[in-house]
Amino acid sequence: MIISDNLKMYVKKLRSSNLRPTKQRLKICQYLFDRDKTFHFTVETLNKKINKNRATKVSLATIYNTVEAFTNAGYLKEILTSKNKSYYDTNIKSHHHFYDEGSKELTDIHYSQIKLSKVPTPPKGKKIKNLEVVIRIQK
Amino acid sequence: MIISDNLKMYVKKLRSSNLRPTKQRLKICQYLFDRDKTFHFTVETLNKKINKNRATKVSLATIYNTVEAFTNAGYLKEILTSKNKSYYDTNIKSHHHFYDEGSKELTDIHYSQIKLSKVPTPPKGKKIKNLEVVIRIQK
DNA sequence: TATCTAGTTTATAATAATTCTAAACTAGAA
DNA sequence: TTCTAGTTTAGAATTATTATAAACTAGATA
Repeated sequence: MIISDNLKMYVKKLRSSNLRPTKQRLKICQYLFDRDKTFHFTVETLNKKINKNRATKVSLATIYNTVEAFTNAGYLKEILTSKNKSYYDTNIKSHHHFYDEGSKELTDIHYSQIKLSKVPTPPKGKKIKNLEVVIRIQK
Repeated sequence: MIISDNLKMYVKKLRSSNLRPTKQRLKICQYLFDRDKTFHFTVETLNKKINKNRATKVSLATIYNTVEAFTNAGYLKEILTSKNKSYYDTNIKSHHHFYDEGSKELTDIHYSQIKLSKVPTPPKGKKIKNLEVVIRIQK
């Protein structure tokens, strides 16, 4: 496997989260992070892309494990939906989403596009970890 | 079965949505709407409550069907979470939620507690149907 | 470089939530 | 009272995810 600059970066990233840089994880990194635009996906769609050309195969279990590890490490963000499937986003910056009820597609909304002038205080002893807005749209 | 005023109301509600007022649907109505506070639930929790005392039994399939029908009719609102389970809310008014990552509990936030001073324009040809804020909290 | 071990991957089984199916039942119109 | 479309039901099927345990491997250490 050719170790590109990106791959070196991924190795660093993984090590800093105590994840061994295995060839499977690096391959998944390429599919997730070697992109211009941010990427919304489910384990199912990611699995299809990675294993379409059956050069090197990554098992479904590994994809589940890795996506979970990346989410815990903060490299991926889980998206809120009402569907019984987990959606992830490579854009981990604070941002929001349009959810199109017709096409069932998610689109990013840059955080600067939404401004809140009033936010409630959290219950006693709790801190706000994150705030997400989902705007459902339709025709 | 004693037809209370509430039940008469439910019959009206159901008819206006072209749902026959069967005894199962009316029973589910009582569990959902005969309350002071709004109620967050999953099909699992609702099923347990309804079938705890095995006086009259309602099948799981009917609970699924009815919850879906009520959601389509606008009597229930599906809640966005990142868990692979459907959550519903009897509060169909526009409002928001705290999601406690520790206890995994949802709490309502009254719509007046959050104010947005800037909202993006939806993509061409699309209208905003609904806007929801989820604030994730933790210790 | 060879050895060792904890971490990782894998195929497969298990589980959990939901949807499907088709037979039996029922509301309510005629 | 009869009839029919809508409804309910138990159980099977499907789908997403998690668990299992055996085989493999990264990389530390001798």
